[in-house]
Amino acid sequence: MNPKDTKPAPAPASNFVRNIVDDDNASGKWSGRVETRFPPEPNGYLHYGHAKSICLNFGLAQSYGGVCHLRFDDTNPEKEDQEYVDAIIESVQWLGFDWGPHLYFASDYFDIMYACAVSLIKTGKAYVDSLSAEEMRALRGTLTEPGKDSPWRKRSIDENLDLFARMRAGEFADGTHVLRAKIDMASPNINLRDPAIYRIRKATHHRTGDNWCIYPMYTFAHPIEDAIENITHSICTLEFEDQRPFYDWLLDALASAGHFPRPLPQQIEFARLNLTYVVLSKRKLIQLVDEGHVGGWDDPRLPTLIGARRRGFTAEGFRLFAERIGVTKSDTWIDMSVLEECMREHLNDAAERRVAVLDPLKLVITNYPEGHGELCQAPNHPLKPELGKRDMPFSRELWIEGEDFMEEPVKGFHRLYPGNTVRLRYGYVVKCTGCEKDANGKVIKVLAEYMPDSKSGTPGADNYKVKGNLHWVSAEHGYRSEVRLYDRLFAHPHPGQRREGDAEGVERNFLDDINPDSKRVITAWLEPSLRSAKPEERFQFERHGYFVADRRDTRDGAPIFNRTVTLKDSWAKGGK
RNA sequence: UGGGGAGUCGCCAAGUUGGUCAAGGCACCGGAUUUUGAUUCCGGCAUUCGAAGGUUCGAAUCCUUCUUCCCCAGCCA
Repeated sequence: MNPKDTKPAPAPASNFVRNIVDDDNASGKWSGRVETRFPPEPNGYLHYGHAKSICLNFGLAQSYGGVCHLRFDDTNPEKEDQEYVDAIIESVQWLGFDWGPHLYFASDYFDIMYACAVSLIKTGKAYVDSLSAEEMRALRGTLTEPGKDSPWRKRSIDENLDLFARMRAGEFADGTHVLRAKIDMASPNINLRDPAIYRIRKATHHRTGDNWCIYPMYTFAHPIEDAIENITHSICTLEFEDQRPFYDWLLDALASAGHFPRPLPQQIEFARLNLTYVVLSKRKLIQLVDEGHVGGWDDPRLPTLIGARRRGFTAEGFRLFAERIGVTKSDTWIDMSVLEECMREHLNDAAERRVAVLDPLKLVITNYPEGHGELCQAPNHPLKPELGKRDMPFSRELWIEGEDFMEEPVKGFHRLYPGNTVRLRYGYVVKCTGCEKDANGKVIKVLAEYMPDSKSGTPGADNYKVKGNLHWVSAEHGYRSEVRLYDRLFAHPHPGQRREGDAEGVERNFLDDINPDSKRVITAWLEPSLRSAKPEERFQFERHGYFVADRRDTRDGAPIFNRTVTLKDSWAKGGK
């Protein structure tokens, strides 16, 4: 990272996870070591919710001088794929995190896991059950009734050892046997009613091929992965809270059998991200892509990290967001505007300014000589003069924004209207003298006269006091180009959720709440210098918002811009 | 009706050895700067901590009861 971009890191906010780490450091539990991990399953693309987890895990390790592993939890061969591994690696890197040499795969631990399972059998803590999935479910009991022991629960250790070896050897068909932890079928915590820890799955794994036909369950695999990697704080989301007793039970059993040293890693649960105006469930995201409601997994409107990148969102913005929303155990809803504001905050600092007219209306400076032209100088960043200036050609005919002219102004409007004076940003002050309309009464041309002694940067320019300040592009010098105006994917904060006023019993579908205007493709007039924009280069189009040159569709000399987020606009919001 | 969690300002969120501590951020409302109605800056913004009792000189922080919301019955993660 460029040192110039490195801001002093803000003091990390206090949160319950940091408190745990602080306590551990104070007691010397880990001798000051902090080792976390981000453990995605490679069965899909990362989304905004993962960004929170990534920032938490990597950020925590970073701020305590520890390390964070990137570990693929690839224990289910039927759903996982190398394609996702690659995409996940790219996204985590894009977010700005580095795992150094600590890239791991659960599948690399299959031998150890198998040994752990055998060890459990030997100590009487696991057994092979030969019930069908349905039968097992029937004996599991319910939330309020205890379960019943499987008839196979009393098998001898030798028989279990033999059966498990034959499961591994491929002697049995999928689903005929399963290895279960032997805990307590009457436990009020259903996760402790002899959870399955190994199942037969004759599937080809994307990394281990056909080496295995039995695969460990997450419940069993995850604690072992943590222990193998010497993870100190194993951070996961709230829904695994009920799983923690098993996590501790397993590791304690294995540590007692000499597989792992103590202290054992500690599982800590935090609330996953809930964001308004999007959906983050894997199922719904898949549906949006599969049914063509968006253009693909990297559609800028999709809350995936690859989508965010194309949208022009920044890693810095995400990190700021993660810091801003905090880490707790209470599940809350963060408004999309918070994320958007974080992006604006970073972009305001990072993006150079340019000019684009999105809804062009012709402005003719009637007292400006025809065929004449000159250059105006526009700063690349108002707060960073060191970024220099660029030339913007000025001429008699310009494009201005349609909404910047009103023949009959509403109160408070201080842009262009007959008789009013405004400044053409970085150029001249002009006075509106009228307009021309087509047969339908639509304004097609605005007329104005300029003040020759008002040019920005020249001695007397500041003598003119105007309230309006409009952007413009020379009709002769600017160029037309496709620009995509993205907005929120959904028009309602909680897509698909029933709303006040809904009739009793009506069900809403989240697809019905898709914002029909979430993507608008327009042809805008851009200032000449924009032609050379490179893919992923970001700008603020003054008075409009932040835009990024699309990383996929931008060609040399012909960037296509995506709107990342608009600028705040107190006038459009109701003005004063 | 079983078990596990969570309820502090519109949205997040500090604070949990009880004592001027109800931080901070976002949003919002004023006002100042401003060649982006942007940014920046200044000021305002919870006698109250899900509710009701109780303990105490004193409680968001301790006790009791009640209440609302979330998660768990995959050989998914």
